[in-house]
Amino acid sequence: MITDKIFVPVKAGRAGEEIALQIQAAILNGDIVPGEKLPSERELQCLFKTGRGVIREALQVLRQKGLIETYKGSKGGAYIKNLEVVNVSESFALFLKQSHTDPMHLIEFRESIDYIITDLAIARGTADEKSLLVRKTEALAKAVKGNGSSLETLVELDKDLNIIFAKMTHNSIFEWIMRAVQLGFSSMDNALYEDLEYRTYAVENWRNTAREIAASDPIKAKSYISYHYMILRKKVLLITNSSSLQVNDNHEQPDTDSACC
Amino acid sequence: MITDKIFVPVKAGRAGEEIALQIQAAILNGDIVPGEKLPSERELQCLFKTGRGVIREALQVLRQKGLIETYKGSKGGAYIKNLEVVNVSESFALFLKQSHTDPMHLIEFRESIDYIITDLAIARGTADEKSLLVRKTEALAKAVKGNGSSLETLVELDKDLNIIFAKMTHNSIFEWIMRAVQLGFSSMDNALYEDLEYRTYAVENWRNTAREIAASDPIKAKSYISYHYMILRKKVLLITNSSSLQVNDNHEQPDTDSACC
DNA sequence: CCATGTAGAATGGTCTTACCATTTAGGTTG
DNA sequence: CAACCTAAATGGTAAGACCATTCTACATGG
Repeated sequence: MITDKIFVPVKAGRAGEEIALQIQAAILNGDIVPGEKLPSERELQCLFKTGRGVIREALQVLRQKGLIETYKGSKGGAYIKNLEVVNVSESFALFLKQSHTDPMHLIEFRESIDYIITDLAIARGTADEKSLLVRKTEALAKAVKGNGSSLETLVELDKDLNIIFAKMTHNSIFEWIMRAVQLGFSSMDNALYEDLEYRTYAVENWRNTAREIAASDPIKAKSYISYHYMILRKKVLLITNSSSLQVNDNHEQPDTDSACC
Repeated sequence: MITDKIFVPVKAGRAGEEIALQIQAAILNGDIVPGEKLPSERELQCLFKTGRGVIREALQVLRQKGLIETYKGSKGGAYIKNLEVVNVSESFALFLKQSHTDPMHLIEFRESIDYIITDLAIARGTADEKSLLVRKTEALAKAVKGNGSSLETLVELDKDLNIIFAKMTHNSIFEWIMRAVQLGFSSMDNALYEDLEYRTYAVENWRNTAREIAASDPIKAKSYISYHYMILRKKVLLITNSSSLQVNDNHEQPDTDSACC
């Protein structure tokens, strides 16, 4: 549980963030371990000598960072979570969206990463992993040929394949970066897979790539990947998005400090 | 400003996050552009038909994501920000810290990225950029030889150098990834630079690398980088960290719904 | 006329109190 | 013993008040 001296009261103009930082530091420092429960909001309110609203803002920050999970009811509260790659990936995707990064830049990055992963996957991937990769590509190919699968299912299979691929490096950073890139790509992936010609070709190319990886032939594997990105670039050039924006104005003039409605 | 129909009331068990998502969508969608101001908390409270606390939690999330900045006083409020790479980098660093990623994995990743950047920097970097890189490395070398500079200054110069290097790819994703990796590395970089032997060697190696990049010789440049990471791995093996963790317990039993103190 | 100061409004930040919904634990009753 | 019910703990929401900060606009005095 929580020792007295871990947290100190605070009164700055940004108490919530300050408190969030203190708790975060306690988590990163190992003073609170995953699975453990934070004191209830009403207790934290006393520990930090502050109002409950401030505590809730702090917990909201931690929740958003993926550091804690909260449950309602008796025995509820904020539990320390094992940080998942998905959070930082989302952050990355958000950045890509808001900064209007050139899709071609993302493709270039993804291609570069794929080459690195290929080498590492061949060098470090176990026989089981390699055969799994091959089997998954064949499953995807079958799913594409038999038209029974939905588009979402196919895209999902493709993503899984990439994750498995990245996991073969036995370096979690590559797995994370792969998830992040895919999140940034997600809008495009759906559009691409709608094209029948593209998806039949793509899965075939995946099969070839997986086979060469299983055969530990980095040159041929990377050659297939190179071809894949050439096609990808062509297709992406055909997909253009446009967005709209509107602004306006309307105000009221309330008398009290309370809400205006 | 903000049109009426952008936001819809909400009443779920997680109203704050729902509201944050709505506003975030409006931002990413272009309905609200950077520099523009959100309605005041008391107005939002009416638009969403909810309490002010919920609104504040939502804004806290957006603030934490780096999407808005808030100011106090008249004409204060929440202003839409241009998302900076620093936010996603911090998210990445947080993940590295909390997941106890093997430093060797981070080094491996960084080395891979460096090779890619080298090729791109040589291919795309302008003559000006290349000469700037060389000059900066020489400035760093001078700063290391003349013992007048503090350790922090040297580390900072080294980081700047890496950012300049990444910028030469003319692909902002590499710049971002470089910042992220450096944040994850920061604790180690300081320790490494404390070693006189390491820093004299490191800056000399940087000079050589920069020179080869300026000379557009990727083979030699990557050879220097390879050597650098060999040394780096050796040094990092000598740096070991240990952390402590303590737990405890103490509770009170208040009677009312209010705070316990 | 201009500079200076002052009052007020707008706004974020905080605190308090209250109530609701959910969940668990424990007791009660058939 | 099982089913049910009640109470306590806890997060989620709401409303109202007050403070500190900041800007605007008006008044005041030179």
